[in-house]
Amino acid sequence: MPQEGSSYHHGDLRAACLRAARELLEESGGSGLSLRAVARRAGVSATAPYRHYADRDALVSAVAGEGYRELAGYLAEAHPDPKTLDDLAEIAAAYVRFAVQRPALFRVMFVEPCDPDNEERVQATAAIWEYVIGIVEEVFPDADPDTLSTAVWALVHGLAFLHLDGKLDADTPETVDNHVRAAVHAVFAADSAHSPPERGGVRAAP
Amino acid sequence: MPQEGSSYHHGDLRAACLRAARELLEESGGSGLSLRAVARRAGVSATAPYRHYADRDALVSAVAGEGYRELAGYLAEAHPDPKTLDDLAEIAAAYVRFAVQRPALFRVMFVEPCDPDNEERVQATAAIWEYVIGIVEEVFPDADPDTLSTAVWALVHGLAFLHLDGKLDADTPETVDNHVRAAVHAVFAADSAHSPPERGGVRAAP
DNA sequence: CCTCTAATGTGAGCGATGTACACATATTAC
DNA sequence: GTAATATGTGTACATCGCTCACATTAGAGG
Repeated sequence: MPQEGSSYHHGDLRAACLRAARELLEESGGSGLSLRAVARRAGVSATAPYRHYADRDALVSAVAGEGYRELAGYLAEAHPDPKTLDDLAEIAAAYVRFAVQRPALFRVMFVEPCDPDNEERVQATAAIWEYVIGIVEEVFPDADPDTLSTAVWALVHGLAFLHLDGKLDADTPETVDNHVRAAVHAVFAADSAHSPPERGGVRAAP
Repeated sequence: MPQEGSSYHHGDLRAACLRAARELLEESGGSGLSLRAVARRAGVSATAPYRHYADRDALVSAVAGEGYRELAGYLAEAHPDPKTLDDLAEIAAAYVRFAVQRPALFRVMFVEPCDPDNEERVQATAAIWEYVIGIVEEVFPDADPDTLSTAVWALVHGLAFLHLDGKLDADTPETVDNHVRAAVHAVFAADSAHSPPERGGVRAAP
């Protein structure tokens, strides 16, 4: 069922599938992303996408890959060279904003178990990891980078999911931003009642 | 297709479906949880479960509800009356352990968008929320409970997901526990380079 | 320019799923 | 004991992922 004055062959079905998948994701959520729907939207038979993607998972992973690259760009744009807690909070806000604005994409990126065989996924995760470590080393020069990076990523990631799941108010982007900034500052300013942190270093677990 | 010397009616199909769903979840992950598979395992026709659950989502929500109650019990068991940062870290470790030991269940509980119409889900979320606030008020008496509770829950929740997704080492339960404890302590001990936190209070975002 | 091969798209078809519907059977209330 | 109600069965349909045999085309080698 060709549509234009055009051809049996599509030209760039691979890219067209990706685009269609992204659109379906935004319109109908993750469950609406079926290979057949993608094919329909690309104006192509149901099985044509299999020439470019081994199976549904492969398409989804490709979409996730795009998402990772976009996320990286979005964060870098939020602050090119973070050095202070405020800068970190700004990037955290951007991370959560990204998730809230593209909920289905974000879920695709992070919700499914990360297939260790998928090179793109593994590499993307590693890139985020490096990025976070870099920031943490700048902002917390005296801390153990690995441990604190884990914690920082977890904090931000958790904030994203709680907002995503409607467990937290997310009326306006500004509200979200303010909540995230407040949460980040609250954690690093908190002083526990019975186990006061030592200043200037990481305290080991007992 | 009755199986025993028994009856057309099952007796307690509702509970049997729940049990079957839990088993399938552990055995085959979230994608293996189909209504038809549940029906098969319960030894009943494909459409019988519809007498007890409006649709697949309803069954899944019921499973999630069980999960919430179990999680609450598990955390309470980890520490009945948390008062210090160490206690908090212990509960955090329990939270992550719960997630890692029942990955599919945990995903069911938290991954899908929280349907605001589902009373059980909303109530369960609220309960967790209250629980976290209670702990935070004990451990950080000087902080703003709402903001810091958000942050603490996000931190722990994020740690759970990062471990779940294989983004962090999770060789043994002990390893996980130690990582979580270290992360919690690291956050609350961290001292930023350029924005030193004020002691004894929450610092507002600028 | 022509041909032949490899790349790409088509169509029918299989097994599985969620769910609606009409029907069968057992439990319970009177 | 009978009628109403709750519960389970069977059939059916649309959709889905995926396989396979076949059709069409683009592009390389002559």
